[in-house]
Amino acid sequence: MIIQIQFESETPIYKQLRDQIVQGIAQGDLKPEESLPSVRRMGQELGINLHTVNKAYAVLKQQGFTVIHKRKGVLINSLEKMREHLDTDNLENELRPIFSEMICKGLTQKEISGFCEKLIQKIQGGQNE
Amino acid sequence: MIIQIQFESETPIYKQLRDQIVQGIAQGDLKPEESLPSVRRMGQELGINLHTVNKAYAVLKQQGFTVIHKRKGVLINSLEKMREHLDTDNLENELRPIFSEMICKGLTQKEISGFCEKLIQKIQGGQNE
Amino acid sequence: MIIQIQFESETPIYKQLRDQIVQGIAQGDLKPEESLPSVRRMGQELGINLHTVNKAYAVLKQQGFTVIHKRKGVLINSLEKMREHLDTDNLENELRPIFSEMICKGLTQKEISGFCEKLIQKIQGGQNE
Amino acid sequence: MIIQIQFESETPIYKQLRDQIVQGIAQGDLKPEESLPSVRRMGQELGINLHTVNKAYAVLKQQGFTVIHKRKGVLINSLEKMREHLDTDNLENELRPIFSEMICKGLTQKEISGFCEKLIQKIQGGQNE
DNA sequence: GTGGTCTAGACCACC
DNA sequence: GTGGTCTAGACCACA
Repeated sequence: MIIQIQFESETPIYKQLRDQIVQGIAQGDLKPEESLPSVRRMGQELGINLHTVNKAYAVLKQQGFTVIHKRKGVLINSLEKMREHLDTDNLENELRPIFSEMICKGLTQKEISGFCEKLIQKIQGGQNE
Repeated sequence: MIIQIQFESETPIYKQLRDQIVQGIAQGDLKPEESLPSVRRMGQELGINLHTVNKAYAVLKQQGFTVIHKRKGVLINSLEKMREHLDTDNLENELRPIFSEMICKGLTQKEISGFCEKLIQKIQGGQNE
Repeated sequence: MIIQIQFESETPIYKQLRDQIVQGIAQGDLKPEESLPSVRRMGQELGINLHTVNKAYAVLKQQGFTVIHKRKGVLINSLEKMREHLDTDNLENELRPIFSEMICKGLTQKEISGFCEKLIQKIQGGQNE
Repeated sequence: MIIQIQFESETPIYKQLRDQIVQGIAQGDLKPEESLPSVRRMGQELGINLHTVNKAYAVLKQQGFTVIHKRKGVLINSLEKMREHLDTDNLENELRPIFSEMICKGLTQKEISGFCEKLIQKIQGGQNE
């Protein structure tokens, strides 16, 4: 699985890393029980500071995507465990301003739904293997 | 139209303000040609600095939601003008990590679609009057 | 000669008014010895404050485009008088940032020259009568 | 590259700074990928507040002249990216009143063209190194 | 150390 | 009274 950091993006690097790992899980590139590279290696490979990797990993853990295993390092969590961390209120708060913007810009409910469905399929279809 | 700032929130105040105004437009609470309170009054009402309001207004203007009218102050833009600022690439980039998270947490495409549609209706249905 | 004020423009109203009168002279719509409407009438016709018209007129006078005639009001100056107010240093300072921007954005000297010539002809060709 | 702020000038400081940086790019003093001093250093060197520098930098970014690189700070953008921000309508609106003034003051099309060409060469010829 | 955010207080141009 | 500009000083997120 390839991770690409855009240093010129507005979104902080740790967030980019976190997002791409989450997307990797959604796509099935990263499966439960699989392990993530150590903060050191990951930092080296991406050319970023290991503190930044650390922060991304901390967020992932805190949001239930990973667990720390003493010997194996950072592991992708089981799907059940992830499910337990579902927080619809938070998701709603994140989606609301985006949908509001789409409505303002003249998209109808149908168009938005279509847009979303296509995007979801693009994510799920991005599965390797 | 009521605006609520959460001072403990992680999201910057100017962003909260911007988001709620955009939502207000989406809901129809704020209609094209209507005017926003002056930076000073808005700041006073919300208990925040006028510069912070200024920044929110600047973002709204730059994103095409408002225009500065020399005599009438800050006005909600026409729907056509807003439409010209539609940037689907950007919206896709904002939605992707959220949908990825939803997929990880076990929601099916159908559930996500349903979730989104309900949310959109909630926004549009929040119209006063 | 028709003057159009854009209340939503960034440029101040008095500057818009001044610019359009200067352009009117350049186009030949306004000829030496002709008189401008009184500040009152001009303000009324354009729907702007008479102080704003006053400011535009003051600038025009100060830059040599007009003279105040006791009985006839504000008159367009003679071409010779205008010529005396030619200030190439100032013009250069106004043009420099614009040309710099054009160069940055990849326009060649030839393209810029062509662009300018076309614009000048457009101004001179806009003559009525 | 030397930047000179005129504190008595009518044009805002942040605009002066922005203009001179754009001119620096046009002259080739500042090349793509090169970095600008931090807002703090630049402010200190020019004897102005860092927020003022910030505003200049924000404008430059918004107009496509620079990008914020997470590790390297503020960088001059690539020429291609700048080109994408070319807005001829706007440039025309900025040039029109200046050319109108030149015409009024008796300059012929040929003289104006010559004036512009000399100025452009002066800008491009101002290259150091 | 960097840019981003927030506050505060002041002056000015414009209307 | 409006927004725009400038200064000053503080805190924080990010790297």
